[in-house]
Amino acid sequence: MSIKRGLPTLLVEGPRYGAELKPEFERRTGGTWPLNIGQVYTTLARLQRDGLVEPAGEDEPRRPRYSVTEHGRVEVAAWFAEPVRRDAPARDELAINLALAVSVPGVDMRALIQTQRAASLRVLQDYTRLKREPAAADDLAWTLVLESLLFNAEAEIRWLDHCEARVARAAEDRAIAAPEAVPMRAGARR
Amino acid sequence: MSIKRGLPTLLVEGPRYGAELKPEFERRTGGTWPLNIGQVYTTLARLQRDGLVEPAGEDEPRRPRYSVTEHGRVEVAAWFAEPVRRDAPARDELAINLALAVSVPGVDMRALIQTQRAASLRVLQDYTRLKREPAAADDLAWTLVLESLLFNAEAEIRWLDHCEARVARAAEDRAIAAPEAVPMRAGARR
DNA sequence: CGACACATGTAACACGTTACATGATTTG
DNA sequence: CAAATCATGTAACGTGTTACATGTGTCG
Repeated sequence: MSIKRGLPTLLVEGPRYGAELKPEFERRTGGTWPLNIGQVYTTLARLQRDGLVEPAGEDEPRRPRYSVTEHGRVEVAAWFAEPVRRDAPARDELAINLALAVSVPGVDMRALIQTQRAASLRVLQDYTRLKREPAAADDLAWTLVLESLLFNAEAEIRWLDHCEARVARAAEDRAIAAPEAVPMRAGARR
Repeated sequence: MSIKRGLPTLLVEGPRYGAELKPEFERRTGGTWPLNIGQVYTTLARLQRDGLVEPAGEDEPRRPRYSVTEHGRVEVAAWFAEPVRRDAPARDELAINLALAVSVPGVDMRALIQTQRAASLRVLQDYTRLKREPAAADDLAWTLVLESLLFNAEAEIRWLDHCEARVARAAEDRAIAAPEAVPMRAGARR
């Protein structure tokens, strides 16, 4: 959806060639999400099929320049007016990874969480470093995107810390509930 | 990747039919991410092709039961040993939506952010309510998944609040830098 | 038996990536 | 001119969804 609506959004400011849309989209989002040039053309073809964009009048031969249609403007306006992803959240591979790991015997949860935490911390530090660079201060859009990534990375690390505490406590509870797992004097119950 | 590795992970505990894997996967993740049954079969076919799973010995006619291969066990172990998504973050439609909106004339950023905030707040409240239900306390995996969703929703709302402040400040800065936009006495510069 | 439900599987499509093909333009 | 580059487009594949088809068992 990001690209399906992002490309018409860029065309609202005027007709563009496919090759112009890729760097423009990336610039507006701070280069965080590199855009596949092949996907630009296939998406434009689908958008034209669906009536959101259309080839603009003859300008250069063999280079179709696209402009947004009235229907496209309506769709872009709707994209800004309606909240995104109200419904089911996207599958989070990290959460699924941890959730399945806790019930598989032989997985060292502490090591798993620490490995993930180190990776997430590196990502967070990368973003923090990026934010210090002067280029970030200029562009409001890029600032917002970068801070979204920062907030998400911070939440992920807090969650991992939370998981570690939870898992440790669950292990203690299991040790208490199943005392046969710890050394005991002979004659103890069970 | 979640399903491509999640299904072999479930098979580590023993052979299963395709129809058993869907509810099992959903139960382990608290029903947060409903799994398409069609995808279970296509994924199992690909996993068999790639040597991660194989049909277990003849049990019931016309119902292939799958078990994980040695290669599959290695892949599952690697999934738990290596951190997920170290590289580029997934495209965040909400962040892209806002980033593009700030540079399109005529978009009411304040209304946009408030609409999104209300939707995110509803999601957060849904998760908070779910957490109070007794079913959540039992299952450690489900608890971790739910808290992941909670942490992410909270981060999203904090980010939206942050965006609102940023956008408001940027609007003020623009008003100061371009005073012709506000009523001025005749004869003022430009 | 007929209706229904269920498990399995496939087809069609959307969306995303990588790689390659084609034609035009630039450049040595 | 020949080579390199660029813009455009397509093909193949992975992953995900929806819908349909097929066979099997159950139940009234």
